[in-house]
Amino acid sequence: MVRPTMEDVALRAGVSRALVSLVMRGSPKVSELRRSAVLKAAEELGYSPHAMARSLASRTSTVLGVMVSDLHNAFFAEVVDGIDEVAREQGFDIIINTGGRSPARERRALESLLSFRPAGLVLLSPVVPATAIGKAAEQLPVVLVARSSRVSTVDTVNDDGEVGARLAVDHLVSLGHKRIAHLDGGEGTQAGPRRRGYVAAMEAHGLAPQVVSSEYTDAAGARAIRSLIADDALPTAILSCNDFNAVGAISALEDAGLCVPQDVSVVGYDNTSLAALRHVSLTTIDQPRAEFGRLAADALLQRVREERTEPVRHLLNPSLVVRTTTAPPGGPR
Amino acid sequence: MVRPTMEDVALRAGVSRALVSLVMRGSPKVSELRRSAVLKAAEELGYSPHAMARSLASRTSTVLGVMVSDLHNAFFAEVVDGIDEVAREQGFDIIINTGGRSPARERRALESLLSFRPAGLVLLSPVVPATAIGKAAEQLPVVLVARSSRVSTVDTVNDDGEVGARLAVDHLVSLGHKRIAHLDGGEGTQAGPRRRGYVAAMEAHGLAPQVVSSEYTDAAGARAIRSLIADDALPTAILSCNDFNAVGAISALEDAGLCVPQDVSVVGYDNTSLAALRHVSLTTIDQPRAEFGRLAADALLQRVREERTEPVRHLLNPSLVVRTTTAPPGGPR
DNA sequence: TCTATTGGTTGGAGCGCTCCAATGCTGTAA
DNA sequence: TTACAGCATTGGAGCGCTCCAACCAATAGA
Repeated sequence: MVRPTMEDVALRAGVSRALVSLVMRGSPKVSELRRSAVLKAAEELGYSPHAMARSLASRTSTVLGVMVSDLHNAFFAEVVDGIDEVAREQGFDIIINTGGRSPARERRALESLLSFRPAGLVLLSPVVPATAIGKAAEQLPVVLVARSSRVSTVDTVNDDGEVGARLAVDHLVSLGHKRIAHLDGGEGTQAGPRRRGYVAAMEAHGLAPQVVSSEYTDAAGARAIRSLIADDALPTAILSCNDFNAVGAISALEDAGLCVPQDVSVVGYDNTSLAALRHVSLTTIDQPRAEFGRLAADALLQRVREERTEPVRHLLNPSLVVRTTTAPPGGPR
Repeated sequence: MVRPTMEDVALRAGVSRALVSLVMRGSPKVSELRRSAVLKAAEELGYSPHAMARSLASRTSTVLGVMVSDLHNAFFAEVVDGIDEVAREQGFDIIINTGGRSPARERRALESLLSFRPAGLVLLSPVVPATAIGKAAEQLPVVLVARSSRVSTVDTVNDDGEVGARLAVDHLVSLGHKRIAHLDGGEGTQAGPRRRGYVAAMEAHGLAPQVVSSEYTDAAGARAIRSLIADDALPTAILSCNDFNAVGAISALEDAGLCVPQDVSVVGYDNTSLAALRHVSLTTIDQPRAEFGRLAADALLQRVREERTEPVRHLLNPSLVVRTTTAPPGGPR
């Protein structure tokens, strides 16, 4: 249970501790003879460098901290993939922590991450107050994903929800729909831009917006549909605030004896793995998630290397994924 | 960008560095006067202890490393919740890393985690070879979740897949089914026990097992159903190897004009969030995921505190969750 | 009065490493 | 031969912290 140290390797290889350090860092100024002796000794002892001692001594770190607000959401997993890819390319490791969507837990996760003195921090859709983010940003470079900020030391990567909503509306309009309702995400992240994009797109087409208050869950989507039916206000097409909501909406429509897409078309948002299931096959708006991660890592590493001090604000374009829940109104031709 | 050290706090509070250290660790042998002075100074400077320096000096760690084989799978998120809960209770933090189901990436993630010298390691369904796990276990306590091991220094936490499969078969038999097929998980984790449990339960009921080769995806589930239909070998009930497979199976059945559960009953496995969607409402087998995490953390912390040297092998009982994809054979009564 | 005892406080050593100035050792030019 | 590069190699200081023995009142006991 006790790991060998550099000293042990040096002793075994018959060289100094400093020489072992050079070999471990791949320095070119070591003779081939010593290098192989050191590597052999390290191998035999099962030695690997102590990252903490290293970063303590060098006052640098090759670790990026990633705070995932919700591990349950596969959205973040793909962003992490993107971060990981870029980080690894550039010789950095990542450590992840999660806040479980609770500000208190998230704050603690942040503290924990900071206590490792990583080179930088990526916060995925954090729910902590902006002041906490600002404080962290005083200590190290910080990038926010799926959350905006006006702090000049913080970079951000977001999708353009207005564009996404417009894509969906344009698609439905091109199919011939005129009555298109939006099941709104309420207080949820990014619900605002999506709603604004929907309203703007409707008005641009000369159509009357119909915003129905809802939430990011399948139960809420179903509830919204039931209330629309009860009010006799069901449109020919629905733009849900996200995929879960859309699936709930579809099931409520089917419960009411309506067919999707023949009677009502439904569009989701996020293109989660759920949407791709053949059983669901949801037309939806895709966000370039891995790209989010890559851009976030790139931005962070630029700051880490002090190549840039001006903030960047990435706003990525989502895209439309047409599956089988949308069709022209009035049944199949 | 430069964080204050203990020295800075000591200077500002007019005490020694050692005294600050005592305060930071909540030692009782500090006068109230000094304690408040130190805390005030720390607050003013925005000081928080450097976890790495601390663990280096104390040769202990309050960090548990968690390797998640696949961040995309919400199964692990719930296990992590359980780990996090117990760890936090006992004053430990967790850092997560992911291997993305690739042995090479996972190995690297393991290395990275080890380089922080955590107090212990939880591996969630790792795909690295057993030797790599054994090597890690020489350096620190290791607990395996959703993977078994015979190494005596490694604790394991698993669900009893045989019991789960039997629960499903018993449920279907009690509904009156006699022809029940199992869509097999092939090489997938835990596919073996599930298959064995299915076969044993069928034989216990005096029924003929029908194992159909498949995989843990919805496409595979659909394929398996189509081949059963093509062979005119469709049973009255299906036990899928997991929920994804079950959803694929359902959609293929519906495509073929069959109704679930009137014509064919379907049972999944895992009780993912997918199964709970009203649109899916899948009868399935639930694993106590958070309990996995809690037990894993408990076992690990026992080893960390050297309270135990004998391995523990937790085998948890899954439970049946009846939703709407199962019914007596031959349509509704 | 003097010595123990106790509780609070401190300086110094050291955790495993990096960094740097200094050292030794070639080989080459004068 | 001496001088001087040029290069590989080394010891020591120090990163921010913990731990420990030592220390210093202040009080208690004899």
